[in-house]
Amino acid sequence: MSDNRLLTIGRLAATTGCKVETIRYYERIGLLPAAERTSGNQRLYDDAARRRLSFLRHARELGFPLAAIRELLRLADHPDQPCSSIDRIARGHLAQVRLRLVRLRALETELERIITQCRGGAVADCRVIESLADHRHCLAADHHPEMPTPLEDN
Amino acid sequence: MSDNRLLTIGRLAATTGCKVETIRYYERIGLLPAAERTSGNQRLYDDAARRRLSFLRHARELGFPLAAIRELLRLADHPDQPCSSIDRIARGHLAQVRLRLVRLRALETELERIITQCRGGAVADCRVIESLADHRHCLAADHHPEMPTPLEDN
DNA sequence: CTTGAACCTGTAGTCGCTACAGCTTGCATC
DNA sequence: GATGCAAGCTGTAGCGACTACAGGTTCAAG
Repeated sequence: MSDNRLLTIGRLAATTGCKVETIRYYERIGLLPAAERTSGNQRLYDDAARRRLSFLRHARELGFPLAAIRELLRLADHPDQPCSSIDRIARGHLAQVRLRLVRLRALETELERIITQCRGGAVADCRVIESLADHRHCLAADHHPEMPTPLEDN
Repeated sequence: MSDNRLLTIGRLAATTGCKVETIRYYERIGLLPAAERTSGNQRLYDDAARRRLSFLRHARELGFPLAAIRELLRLADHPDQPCSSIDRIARGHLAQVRLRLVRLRALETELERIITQCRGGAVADCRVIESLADHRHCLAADHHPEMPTPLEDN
């Protein structure tokens, strides 16, 4: 693939590991510039577009929300600006990751506790059900809005 | 609050830490039975409803998806059934939690690496931006659909 | 030319909520 | 009884980040 070869959306998807539909989605929400089109109205992507999408996907992979990525891309387009904003975004995200880890570890521990108490038999004797029904075993000290604890959204 | 006192939705919300809107949502999707109503069409909840909602919230807090909770509640309503299904649901969930932990730890490490390389200055010299642009630093060995790595959905 | 894959747009759905708008009810106070 | 405000109601839309259609067009291989 030389520098002047343009990619169809399917080829770009294959190259970047990003779904066709997701590429269209990113174009629709403005994270990718509108692509050139063939006379048949099919999108064509140059290498700059491929690089931008790779950046985007990499940032997504690291869990950055799209709003943050939008900002990172904006900053990347302005190489003379100070990178303190980038640093702030990245550090903020790392802090979120760490909070998340704390919560998941607590969750793991609690699930392990519940499961090891399960001795089999009938539901009536089930420690999992009992624990879920037993309010004393809530992870939250009281009922905060940050409950519940989702894993991921896929 | 004695056993025969019925709660309005607001009081139930306060008692269980679950939002009014969420309680209505759970009723709508069938996780909670339709509540009794006053002559003025306001919902009233008995203690059984409070207990069921508490169970539900506790399970949500532990990150069980609603579909799994639906099944857990169904099983809880049948105390004579074997609890192997419950065990399977809980263990499956714990396995997901552990996978999630592995991924978040890797994510934390990668973010730390990127951030500690950031020396300040201009975007043009920014290691964060470079790392995001650099495809060699992807967490995924190749581009799997499980990329990206969201934290949570709130 | 035929065929089937890849492409297009537009819309709706996923998951689990959450936040309105516009209305009614309930209760305390005067 | 009148007033005022909080709490209640239904229905709808939105959030974030996709994802999956339906129904059509284009493209390339045979």
